[in-house]
Amino acid sequence: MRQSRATIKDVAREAGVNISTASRALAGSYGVHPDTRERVIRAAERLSYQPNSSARGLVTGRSRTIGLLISDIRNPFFAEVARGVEDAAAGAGVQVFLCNSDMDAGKQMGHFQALRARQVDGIIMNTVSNLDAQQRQELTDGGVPVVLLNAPPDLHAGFSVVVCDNFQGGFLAGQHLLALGHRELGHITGPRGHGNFLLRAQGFLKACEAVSVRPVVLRGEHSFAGGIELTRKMLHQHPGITALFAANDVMAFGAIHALSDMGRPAPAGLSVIGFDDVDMASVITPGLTTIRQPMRDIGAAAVQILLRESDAPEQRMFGVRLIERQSCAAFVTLAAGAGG
Amino acid sequence: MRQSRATIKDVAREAGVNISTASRALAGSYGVHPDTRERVIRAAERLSYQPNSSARGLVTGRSRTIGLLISDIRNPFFAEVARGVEDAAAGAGVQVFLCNSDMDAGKQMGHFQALRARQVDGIIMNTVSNLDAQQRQELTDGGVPVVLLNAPPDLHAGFSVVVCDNFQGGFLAGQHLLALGHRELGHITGPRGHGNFLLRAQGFLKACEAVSVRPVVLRGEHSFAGGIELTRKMLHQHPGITALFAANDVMAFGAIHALSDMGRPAPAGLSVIGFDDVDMASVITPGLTTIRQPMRDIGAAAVQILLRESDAPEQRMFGVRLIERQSCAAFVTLAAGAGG
DNA sequence: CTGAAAGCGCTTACAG
DNA sequence: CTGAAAGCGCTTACAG
Repeated sequence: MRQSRATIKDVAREAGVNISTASRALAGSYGVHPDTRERVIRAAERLSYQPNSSARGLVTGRSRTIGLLISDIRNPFFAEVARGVEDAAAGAGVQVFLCNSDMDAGKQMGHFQALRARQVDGIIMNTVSNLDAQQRQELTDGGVPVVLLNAPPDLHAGFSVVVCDNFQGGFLAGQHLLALGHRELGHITGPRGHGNFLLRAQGFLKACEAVSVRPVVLRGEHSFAGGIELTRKMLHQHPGITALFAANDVMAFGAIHALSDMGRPAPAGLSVIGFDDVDMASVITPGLTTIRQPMRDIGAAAVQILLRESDAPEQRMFGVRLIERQSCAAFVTLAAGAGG
Repeated sequence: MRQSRATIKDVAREAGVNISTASRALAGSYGVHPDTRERVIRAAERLSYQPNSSARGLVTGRSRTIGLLISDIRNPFFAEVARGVEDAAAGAGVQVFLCNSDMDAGKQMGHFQALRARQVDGIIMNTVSNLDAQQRQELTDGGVPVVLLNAPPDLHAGFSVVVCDNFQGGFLAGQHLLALGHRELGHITGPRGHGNFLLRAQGFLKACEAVSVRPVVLRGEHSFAGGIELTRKMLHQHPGITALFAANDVMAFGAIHALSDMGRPAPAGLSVIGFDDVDMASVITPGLTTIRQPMRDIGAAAVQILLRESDAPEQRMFGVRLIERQSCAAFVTLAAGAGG
């Protein structure tokens, strides 16, 4: 007993006007007598009329939907961004499609094509770095605006980008650890090719260079499991390390977990700093010192770009700041000055 | 330079057939000569044809989309469910709209209407308990199948439901705490009206009754912040409590955080058990002992129900099990036997 | 200010 | 097996 919905035809009949008049009245466009307009709106309410989005989309070519194509919504960073995206979209009357790619190029392209078939007005993707040149070409040729949450290899490839100041974030992380007196530093990060991670590492190295410190960098999965694995490896290969910069909070959680397992709990056993400032960062023990980026603002900004009139790609960058909690401690042994 | 997409007309011309033939060939429906069919498919590939979903939706009345309307995707429980939903949906070629309601009745109804206008084939909602009778009526009258992730007040209201065995989960939690020797128990949970929380509490009380223990129950927000607040309140009002059952993991995280703040870290200061077994449960220190429910399976089952042919409401329940980690310890003082 | 008409891109009876 | 036609529910020039 699927109730059949009222169409604009019903509304027009109820209001005693032609459907084109009804359409204009409902659209609020001028050129309709206030009284008629009122009558139509009343009729629509009485019938609890809801315009059929498919029909509208078919004629306008715009669907008032956007796609959010990320690696995994379970990553709290993406959950925050998604929340920002959804709130901004809902405020503008657009709905968002959620797609998880697991960073698999095939899944990513599949979702892209599906979203394109749905005539989405734009797509927010976390990255494009795992795609080959031809696939990237497909994206830019698809006719749907794309905004990336990760600076692509070629900034001029036609994508919009919304990021935080990753370089500065890495720099702040390095500075903080150095200011605490640490000189043997480690950095665990995601695979090559991710613009955000690359910049974080570069900022970090830059801070270290200033005092002639050369940190050890290890790459792997940028997940909780990856954080555990890389931390183990790091301490195994470089037992002298006293402080660790994890490229994101989830990896930092892994690090903290691994350290606790190894009987070297942070911060006494090792100082750990993360990146993102995800909710859980203040929840775990010890509280995670980290670089905060405005995740919800980033999501909202991506939506704004998609909803603009212009199609011209735009790059936007947000500032970051250090949030001090308990996972980093000062370096306090006799060897303190040795590295400098 | 938005590239215009190939339509079925282009494909038909390219293949030298009528568009109706092209449509049938692409749909794979019989009544098309294999050769023609082949020709059409080739043509479609050459033009990288993507059927326009709006057009298709307009004529079929089905959109191959579903809505996922939850309180907040940042709650890791929902993120897990969402992942299960999205994977199952993607496998069936359907896309999912993500909507956050913050449990606000207005937002919830607004999203519902918007999804309905989009002709979604179904909606997965976490709960309906904050809606009044009229609003609920709107949902059932909307003509779109709804599956709930939370048993509604009236099981026969026409909704499908997918849940875990909440009562049994609560029972297991109680049993575990009692088996460890605890007799002064507390339970912190969400607001009244949530079927899941209610059942968890009932199961918990049932286990306690068996040994004539009467736990203290405190209600509040079922969030991290709520967990902190309720834990503080609990220890303030009932300092004798030695073990705590939090109605979900996020609240349990709050409890653990609060305890650490108060200088009574779990499990020595207080035993804490949660519900869900979210990823982070194994990450935090101490590892959270909790009741595991199959969140991804729940999401997938909800999609299955929506994608069936039949419209008949269906109730499905998944089993739960206890996951022991480090947040619960045996009760070990001279007063141990006092409560029994 | 309002109406009649065309058309968006499909699918689906209906003929042949 | 294939084609011509109608129609899904809207919007939008185009007349009046």
